[in-house]
Amino acid sequence: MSKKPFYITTPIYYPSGEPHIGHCYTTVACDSIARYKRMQGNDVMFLTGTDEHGLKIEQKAEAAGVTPKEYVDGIVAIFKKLWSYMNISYDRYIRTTDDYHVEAVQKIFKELYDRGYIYKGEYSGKYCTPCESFWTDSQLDENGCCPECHRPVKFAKEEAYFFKMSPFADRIEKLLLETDYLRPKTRAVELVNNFIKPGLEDLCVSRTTFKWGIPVTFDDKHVVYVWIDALSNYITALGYMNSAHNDFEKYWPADVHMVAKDIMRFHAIIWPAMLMALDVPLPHHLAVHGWITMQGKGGESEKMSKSLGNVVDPFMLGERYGVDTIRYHILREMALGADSAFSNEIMINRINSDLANGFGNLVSRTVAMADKYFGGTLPADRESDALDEEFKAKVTGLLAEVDKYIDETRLKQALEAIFEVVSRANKYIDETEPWKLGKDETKKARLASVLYNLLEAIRVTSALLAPFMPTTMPKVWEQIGASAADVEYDKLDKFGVLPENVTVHKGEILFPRIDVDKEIEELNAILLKNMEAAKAKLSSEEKGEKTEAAEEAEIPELAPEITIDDFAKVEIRAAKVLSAERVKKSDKLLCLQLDDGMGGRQVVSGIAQYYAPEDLVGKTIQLIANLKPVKLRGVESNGMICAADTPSGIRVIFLDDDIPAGSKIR
RNA sequence: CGCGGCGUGGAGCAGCUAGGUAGCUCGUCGGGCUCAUAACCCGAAGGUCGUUGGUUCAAAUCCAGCCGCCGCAACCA
Repeated sequence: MSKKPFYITTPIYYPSGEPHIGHCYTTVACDSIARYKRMQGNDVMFLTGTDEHGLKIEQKAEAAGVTPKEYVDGIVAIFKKLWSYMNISYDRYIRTTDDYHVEAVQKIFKELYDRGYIYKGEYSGKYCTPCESFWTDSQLDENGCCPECHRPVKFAKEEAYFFKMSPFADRIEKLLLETDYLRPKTRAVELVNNFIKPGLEDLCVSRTTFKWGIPVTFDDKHVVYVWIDALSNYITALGYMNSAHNDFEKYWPADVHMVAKDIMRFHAIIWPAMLMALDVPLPHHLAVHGWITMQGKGGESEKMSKSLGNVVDPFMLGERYGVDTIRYHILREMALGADSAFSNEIMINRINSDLANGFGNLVSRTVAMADKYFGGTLPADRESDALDEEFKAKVTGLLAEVDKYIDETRLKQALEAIFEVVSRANKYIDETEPWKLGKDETKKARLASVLYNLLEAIRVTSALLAPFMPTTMPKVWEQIGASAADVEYDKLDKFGVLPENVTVHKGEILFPRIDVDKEIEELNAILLKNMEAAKAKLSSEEKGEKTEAAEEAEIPELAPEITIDDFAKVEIRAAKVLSAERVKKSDKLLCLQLDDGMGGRQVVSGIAQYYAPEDLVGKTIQLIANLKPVKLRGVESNGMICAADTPSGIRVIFLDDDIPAGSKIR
């Protein structure tokens, strides 16, 4: 019987910065599934890679004074080092800068064009010259202005290529609602309501605003934008429309695409649409998982972010606790769809209770007893007991259960099931009281049975844990005297595989118990240091000093030069805030009543997330006084107040309160 | 009235689709054991299942309203 192919992918990551534990999340999960599937005898293709084009990379490289390719080469090396460190067994690594991918994307683009799904279009009045950016209708502000610089946009003479999404709307809706493509399915309705029912907009799939991308072959002003470039990696890596590989027929369609929830939408809607347009079969499953959130001291969760300095460094954790331990923790906490909190305390408690106290100690005590009572080698005499049957059944039934969870990509449940058996084994020791048997010469046969049964339970559980913790489990097999053949997949639902006279070998402690208080103290010290460093970096950035790795604090490019006459068109006045209130049904808007020295006016400002109404009342601010009025969320706004964009949010510019309302500012 | 989800002992969660003893992990307390990594096993305490009302012999579970969180979308003159 030929091996069944199994194809699993991570997203291709964007190498605009170094990888962190969030990247490990998806990748470790895929790796465990890939290893499990290999153990089952499948012919597995596990793909990961990096998405290396785009404006941001271009800018980063320029800031660093290197070419984009040199820049990504550096980061990709770190990604690969991390994957090697985390024991990620990917079979193929795709870089969107690889020649074969570039070539294939160009062909795909052309193919879609030839099929009539990509057409050359124009924006009508939706191009912002200073920003050199196109905007779709929904991106434009209510004034029809550029959402970034808020200057008027022009009617388009600029061209761009678009991908027609609408022909596929019905099929995508069915895919999401009526199949089990999306896992978990809870968000299907949300996707359909938000994106499909309002009508799928055609997607802009080329850019002329940056050069670091794959050129459109038949129109070299354009480069292919991220959608087609990045998403198609899943098929180009198999040789679709290229000759670097030729296993597309074998592996496609993919069994599992695993992604984090922030890129679910692209994989749930755009990717299927592309495949439909190409007449390529759809992948079987899209498994969506949540984010790791950092749990603060008060228990509130905050997103990990480099500018906050609370990013968890996987290398550091690996050094302290071991790679397998980190892998275990990630998978054990991970649930499809939902976020999972990461805190040092949760992690250490989990390690202690499951790995050290549960599994590690089970191995340790079992091997120690075999050693102590039989000099390491079990005698062949046996005496069974009715008690054993239920225990054996529990062990031999585990495989089917874990298989099922793996197929459903529910790794957390798979691990739970395994540890249930570990617990059962610890209980079995109490029930059988081997230390008493050991003191009674007439009970040696019974003792041998008990220890053998325990070793068998360890054989099965450790073999099933091996895909999750690939480094540690071979050490377990060494300790319990299991050969490679003993832990093969087809022997995991059987009892009595180890030789009757098996010999154990006492070894190192597998998972050392961690001193919780001491570790937390040390980790918090590290965290604090990082946060202070991040803070210091941030404030230096605010002063305008560029630091090398200004992660989320890009200093925006300077707008084109203007004349004093241009500037004179803008009328800035001092104004006093008389009252402020939130605009209802809006997260970001505050409605301010101002004394502008000219009879007063109302201004709406998007600062509600950073200022409470009472923070502003009585303050003196700068008002752009001659802006054309607009309605925001149905509330009229006559002007704009000046504020600075900082990495930590928007900061209103306050004036000295003795400046009279209405004073002209220049 | 934009869309969707959630609210269960100290913490994190399951149970809800097909109403009928409220369960799991961690933590706390008490006990047992000693083979083992101060590990293991047993027991106990602790819950008006957000709130109000409805349907029903019976509701954590179904229905409606309300309150509070979260996500998506919108919004950032």
